[in-house]
Amino acid sequence: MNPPAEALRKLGYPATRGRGEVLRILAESSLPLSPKEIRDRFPAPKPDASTVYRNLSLLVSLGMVRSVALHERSRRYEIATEGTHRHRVVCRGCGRIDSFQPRLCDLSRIEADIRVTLGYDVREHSLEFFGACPDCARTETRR
Amino acid sequence: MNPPAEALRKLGYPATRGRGEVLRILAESSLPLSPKEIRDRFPAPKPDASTVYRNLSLLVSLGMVRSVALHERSRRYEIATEGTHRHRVVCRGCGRIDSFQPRLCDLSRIEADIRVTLGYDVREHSLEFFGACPDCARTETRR
DNA sequence: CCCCTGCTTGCAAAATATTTGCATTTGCAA
DNA sequence: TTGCAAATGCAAATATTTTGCAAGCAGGGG
Repeated sequence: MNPPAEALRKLGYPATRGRGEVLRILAESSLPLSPKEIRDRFPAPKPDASTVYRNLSLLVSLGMVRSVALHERSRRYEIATEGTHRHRVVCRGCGRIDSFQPRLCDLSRIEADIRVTLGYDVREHSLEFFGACPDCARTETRR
Repeated sequence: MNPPAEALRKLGYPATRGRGEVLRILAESSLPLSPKEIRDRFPAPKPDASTVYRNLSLLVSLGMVRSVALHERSRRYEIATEGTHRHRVVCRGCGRIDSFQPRLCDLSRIEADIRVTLGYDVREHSLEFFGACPDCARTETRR
């Protein structure tokens, strides 16, 4: 059977339809999705919003899904495939979101610095860029 | 008179009490604050929440305040003093937030990369770190 | 210094986002 | 197939943010 279901059972959590669909939907999306968007992509019958929230929260705590904060009203979620580390570029004009795998994402020096000066054990970071996408940059009045 | 009031008037916006207090409160805080926390720090009479939201939204659009996304339920805001660029470290255990001025924040290569490959005009970025603060790291069971 | 005009505020209410309790259903291991 | 624990749907509670409208304040002109 499918890997995610196995992984869930191994961790002691039943592999339910809700869980499976959330993982599939996120895996198929190139963009992080909001809980609402995730629910919208469920094949009928759509689950209740609370089910989506409960599953997202479980999957995040199991490390199978990550939440992404893009300064919007609601949070977004993405699949946390092993070894994937993605960053986002958000267009302030039209809201378009692109994600990319950084070629060089060397924040280890900053992390080491934090460890030394503040004493934190840093385990994750999130890095997002904001600006104007090609279309919006063209449309804009020159500054 | 005080600089922020001047700046507001110059931009054509009356320097009201709400605006002044929001700026003062954010300037005096070493941490980004939520709208609720900002309202709580107003001297009596406290303004309505909607006033706080409206002022934050104006000040953000004028570039005098920045919003900070820390994967929480509500957004946080910080003063956007010229030349200040801060990053955050958030403790997953107790929620403690520290901010620091990065010694080396050279993301210009990544930004150049984005410009070339995706065509975006990148204007801002936000970078946050997550982990365990000294206290929580000590308390935690060894992994 | 006072008056006008427009922008801002308070208040109430709506819209949106997220969480929770409880009865019922489902997953899955024996 | 059966039973138990955990998940789901549903309804309602919370939390967050936005909006409409009438009344009040800021600040320029007289």
